[in-house]
Amino acid sequence: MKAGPQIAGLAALVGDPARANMLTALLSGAALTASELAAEAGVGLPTASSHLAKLAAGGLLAVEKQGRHRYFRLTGSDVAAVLEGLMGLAARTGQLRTRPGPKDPALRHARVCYDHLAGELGVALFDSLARRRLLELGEGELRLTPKGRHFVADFGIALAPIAVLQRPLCRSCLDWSARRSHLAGALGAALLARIYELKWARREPGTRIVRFSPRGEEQFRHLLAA
Amino acid sequence: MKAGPQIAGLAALVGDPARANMLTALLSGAALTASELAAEAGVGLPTASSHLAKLAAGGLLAVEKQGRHRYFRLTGSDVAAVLEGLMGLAARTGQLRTRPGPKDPALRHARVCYDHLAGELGVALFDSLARRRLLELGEGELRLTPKGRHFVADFGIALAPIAVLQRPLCRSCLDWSARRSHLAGALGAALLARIYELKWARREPGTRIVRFSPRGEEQFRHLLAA
DNA sequence: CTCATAGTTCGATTACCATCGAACGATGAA
DNA sequence: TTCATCGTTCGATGGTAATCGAACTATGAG
Repeated sequence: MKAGPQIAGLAALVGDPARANMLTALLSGAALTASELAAEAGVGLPTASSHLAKLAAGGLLAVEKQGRHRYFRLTGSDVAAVLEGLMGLAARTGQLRTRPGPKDPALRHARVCYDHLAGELGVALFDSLARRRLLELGEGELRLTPKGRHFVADFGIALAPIAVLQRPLCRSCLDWSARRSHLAGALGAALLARIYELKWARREPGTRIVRFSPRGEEQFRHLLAA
Repeated sequence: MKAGPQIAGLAALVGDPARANMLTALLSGAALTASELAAEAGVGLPTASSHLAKLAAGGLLAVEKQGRHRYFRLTGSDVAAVLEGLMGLAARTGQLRTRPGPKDPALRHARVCYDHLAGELGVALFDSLARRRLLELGEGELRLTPKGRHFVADFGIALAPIAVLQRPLCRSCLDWSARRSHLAGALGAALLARIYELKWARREPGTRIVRFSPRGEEQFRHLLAA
């Protein structure tokens, strides 16, 4: 037995406020520099450097150096999934010094979850795909149906390039705010990218908020209703 | 922003080896006493008591006093899901001082995940239900199809009593060992209970292992193949 | 080369917390 | 009531780790 120590090490990494702040900042999917993360966490640069080294050693962060900058990002969407899971727990168990700030409704409405869309609109997207049988359960994992493939192609996404990636195409991710599933995986990422490309929405700088334009949201909802 | 501190508090609770051992012990779904948990964690009683108080205050554990015993259990399957998620991360990021012990294959084969079946057989169950369209995606959540309802009834489970419970009937839970989904939720719990009832399998005392009898596993696989 | 920015390393400080022994309630058994 | 068991509370101890200032390295700009 004794699986305890293994998960304890990881959990302890997340268990420091400064590191937790860094990780949640990286939930935006962007790669950030050590200085940015230090500011985000509210600690000095030496402290941040130490924390980042530990997170990288623990396998939660990957580093990429570009010139004199070092960019950090989460090593995978599974890290993001665990973090969102913890947020869900925090919401339920009432660690709620949450006290809904002004940005909170926007976060609930549409936000980025590592690299895909979450929040009400993310859940709505998932629901729509499931309702119209564009997505189905096959062999225990989510799969696009032939109809789903057409839908994706019509939306302007070429499946071939992303299907060869190692990561699973479709994956569900439990939503922190809505407690429902939304679409993750390579397809989830591609859909969000396309939404940006169509200028239906853009990222609110420095936050996880995805801000849809009125017209963009209308078109998005139309896409789901079809 | 600053969702960090909230999840940091929770993660820090899991981040202590002694507490992590207690939590993983409770993943078996059983309610354990303070003394048992102290032994499981390898600490003295006073230490355990302090840890348990913190876990309860953090909303991860619920207490039930019976006579001079105090039984602790996880407050919900979402706690179990986060713990399994952490195990999955630990497996991937290679915190593997795992060094597969003798009990490990049995754990991978069939184990209990809070109150439902996980491991290879758990994944196989989920796959079979999905392949035969007994389970489908509806409105973004897993749902039993009419055919699925028949299947469950034929297996000897009355849906009416469990359908009225607050918890969702079907839920998927990402498997730590197989990295695939297995069936959680009230239905997952009912299925496992029925498996015990039919004496196809029994719990290995003091572990999370679900030990199928040769005959029980045969019948189980027959059920999946049908 | 010189300067500025980005980041790390080192050392010292500090604060927190896990741990245990001992004493103290609380429940049940004889 | 008396005793044993289960558990908590208290106080003291020790170790760990977060933090920062200062010094050091590395990259890029002029």
